[in-house]
Amino acid sequence: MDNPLISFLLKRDHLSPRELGILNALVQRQETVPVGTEIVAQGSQPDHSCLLLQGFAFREHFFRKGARMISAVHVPGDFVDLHSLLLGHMDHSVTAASSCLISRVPHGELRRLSHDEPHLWRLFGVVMATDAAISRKAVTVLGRLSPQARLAHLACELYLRLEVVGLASDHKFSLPAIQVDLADMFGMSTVHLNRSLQTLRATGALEWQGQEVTILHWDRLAELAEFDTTYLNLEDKPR
Amino acid sequence: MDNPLISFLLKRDHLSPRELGILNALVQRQETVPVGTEIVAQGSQPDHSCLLLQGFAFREHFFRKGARMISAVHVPGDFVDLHSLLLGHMDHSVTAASSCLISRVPHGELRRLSHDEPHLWRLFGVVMATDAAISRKAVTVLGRLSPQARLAHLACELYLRLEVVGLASDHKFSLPAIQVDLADMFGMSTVHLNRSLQTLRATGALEWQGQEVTILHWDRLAELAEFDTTYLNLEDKPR
DNA sequence: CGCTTTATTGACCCGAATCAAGTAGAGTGG
DNA sequence: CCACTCTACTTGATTCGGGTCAATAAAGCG
Repeated sequence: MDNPLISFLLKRDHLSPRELGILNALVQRQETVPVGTEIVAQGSQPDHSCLLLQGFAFREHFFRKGARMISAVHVPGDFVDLHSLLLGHMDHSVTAASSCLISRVPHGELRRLSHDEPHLWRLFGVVMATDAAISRKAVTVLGRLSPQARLAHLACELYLRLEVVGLASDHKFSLPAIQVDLADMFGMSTVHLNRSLQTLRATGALEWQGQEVTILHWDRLAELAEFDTTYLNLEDKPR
Repeated sequence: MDNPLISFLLKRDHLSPRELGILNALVQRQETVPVGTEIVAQGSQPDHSCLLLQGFAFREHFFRKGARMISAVHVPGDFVDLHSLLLGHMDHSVTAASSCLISRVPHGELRRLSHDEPHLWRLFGVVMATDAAISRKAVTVLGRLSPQARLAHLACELYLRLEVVGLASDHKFSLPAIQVDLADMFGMSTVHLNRSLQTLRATGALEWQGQEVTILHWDRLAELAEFDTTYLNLEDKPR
């Protein structure tokens, strides 16, 4: 079994054999959860952080009137609530968007690591900081891009993030999100999302049928989304 | 001179005398910058992180067509680009919204700290994680709240964040943001922002004239904004 | 094959952008 | 001190994006 967190980190820095060993030890306790499972509950105070090994998950927030907002899409290799180690109660929930394989890492173990493994712990900081950078980007995308551009941006981002963990290649990847989910990622209605998706398809820059996304013209798509990879920190250098 | 970062951290955990000493040493190199200064430049690769001691700053992102998006408001005590230590190039800029007093902390010093001061470094993780939580919240606010509710949410959030560093009390605080800035925080037009602000004022929950914000009815305002303090992690406990 | 979920389309209306103009202060210089 | 100017705020008119409601098509699935 390979460990997508290692792929994530190797893309960004070097790992010593000892660090590799520790990282592999983190995924010993594996667990499979079905679609729709609330992996992390809003308001809870977890004693562990959850590493996503296979499948997709959504970071969700619910409003009083029942509206839902998806503030992040998690892919394999994401430590979906690493911040729960440092913070108190969860301000959001995480839900399995597909069947998922996860590993729950006790906070005690992580805290020990923060004492004994400065470099690895700094890399976990990179994990959190990258997650934060993605959130920041989501704010700007949400605020100032057209619906088509938002979709295009999501496609570009997911392609690169999935490529890192070997789940995207050849300009194709799959995303277990129905149109309601996509609408909730962008704070819009399903009807309008559907129409925006059609407009985007009409540009010919990508195909998007059900879960299968195929990028036909990366350059055009990136142009449309004003996509700039900087925020993903895909740079292998000492951290 | 007091150090607002210490106020920020003391609100969330205990600090040892040694840690207090280190934190005070961080703010020795002070610098005053005038309004409008680009404190941190998008695309740059800083060799230091910038701690805001006095004044306000905006995290900004510019688009091709010239549109601006403000993805965060920074208040005294914020380590505005602590993440630049871990990441590569800046994906956003930070601009002084008022005259600011800042301290630039060399990354070398921070890296040393990450080795020698596990607890303090973990607290710096709390700083980053709180910033990230605020970004996540911004996503949901932007996605699913009405303009009035967004403004109300901003008022609630800033009141609490400023209170921590002694800059808000008695239901009043001031914010050096003109309406164009507010519009750019929410991705809307100035005209519409102006009208939304008037609608909000008409509820009687707050007064907002120029830079002065007075919250008249916290409960009503929080209700309107569906405000929940969880994400600010205002809890004093071992981290 | 029926049933449920998902995707798509149409009609209608409201929210929000844009364009354009006008008002109010604050600062500046004669 | 007053005219001038600049910036911020406010208002009106118009247009268009996007939400809501409602119905229909398609696609899974038991």
